[in-house]
Amino acid sequence: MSTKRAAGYNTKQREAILAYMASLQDAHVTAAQITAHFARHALPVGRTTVYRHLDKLTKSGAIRRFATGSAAGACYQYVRGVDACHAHLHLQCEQCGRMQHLECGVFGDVRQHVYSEHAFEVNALKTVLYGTCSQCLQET
Amino acid sequence: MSTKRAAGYNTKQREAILAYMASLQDAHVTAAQITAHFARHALPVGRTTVYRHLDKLTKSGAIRRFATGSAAGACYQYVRGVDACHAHLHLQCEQCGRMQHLECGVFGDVRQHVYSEHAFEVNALKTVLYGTCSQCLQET
DNA sequence: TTGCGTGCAAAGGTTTTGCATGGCA
DNA sequence: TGCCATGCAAAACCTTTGCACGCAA
Repeated sequence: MSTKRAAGYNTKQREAILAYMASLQDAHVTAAQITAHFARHALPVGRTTVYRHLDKLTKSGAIRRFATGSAAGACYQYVRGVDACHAHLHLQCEQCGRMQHLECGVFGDVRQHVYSEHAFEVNALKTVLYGTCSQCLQET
Repeated sequence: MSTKRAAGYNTKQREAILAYMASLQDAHVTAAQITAHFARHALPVGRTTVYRHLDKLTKSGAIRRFATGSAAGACYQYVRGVDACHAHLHLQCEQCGRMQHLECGVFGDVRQHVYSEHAFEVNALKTVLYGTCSQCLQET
């Protein structure tokens, strides 16, 4: 099942964006952060190109896209191997917008339960648990 | 634990927006569609007020917000039975788009675990598990 | 050479904010 | 009366598009 398709030309910009995303491991970044990163390092990668590659990479499955909600912009994350992020869920704080990984076996149980008892197969890649993170809980 | 808080003044605009959302049942609409609806019916409800109430209603749990990701804007959906939906999660099928309630005690355990072990308080009203429902699984 | 890739600028859209007025309690 | 709610306009924001030039194949 290859969603890889013809990737088009292999340009410096494409390599740079993919390499940067990969270097972030599991961190989530916005398009603006990516653009800022390249500007900071004096690399010739414009906004437009960032958006266009983000779109292509999302469609091909190389990265994942998270909608944040307000006018704050979307978050993107590199996908390590197919199974890497299949095994855990993601948490996003509604206050500060930061995302974190739920590196925990709990989801495996939940997934199994929902599948066997409720006949529903959860897609961990797209599912995000919303709530309030520890920092924002304290500031209340 | 009531997220209901002081609802502020009870104005015509507030009533109109809530009534309209309720009349849509489970359908989801964008802020622009709501504004257009009131304009079409010559009701005095401005853009700004729509956004402000959408924000308040989302926070109080009366409606739910879905982020789309692109520059298309967010979608909002009325929540029937505010208190009832605090106790369980929602599942949405990526294939057919239908939503169902996860009437099950499992979520209580998950919520407790995430809170005590990961210091993150999950908001059940906003969280949706994406995946594939039983019907669509069979059709594959 | 061909055609996609790039980037600047400008447009398009949604969402937020400032400020004066109006209305609920 | 006090304070919140409203709405217009304008700002701020992310994202997309038009167009000319550059570069991979």
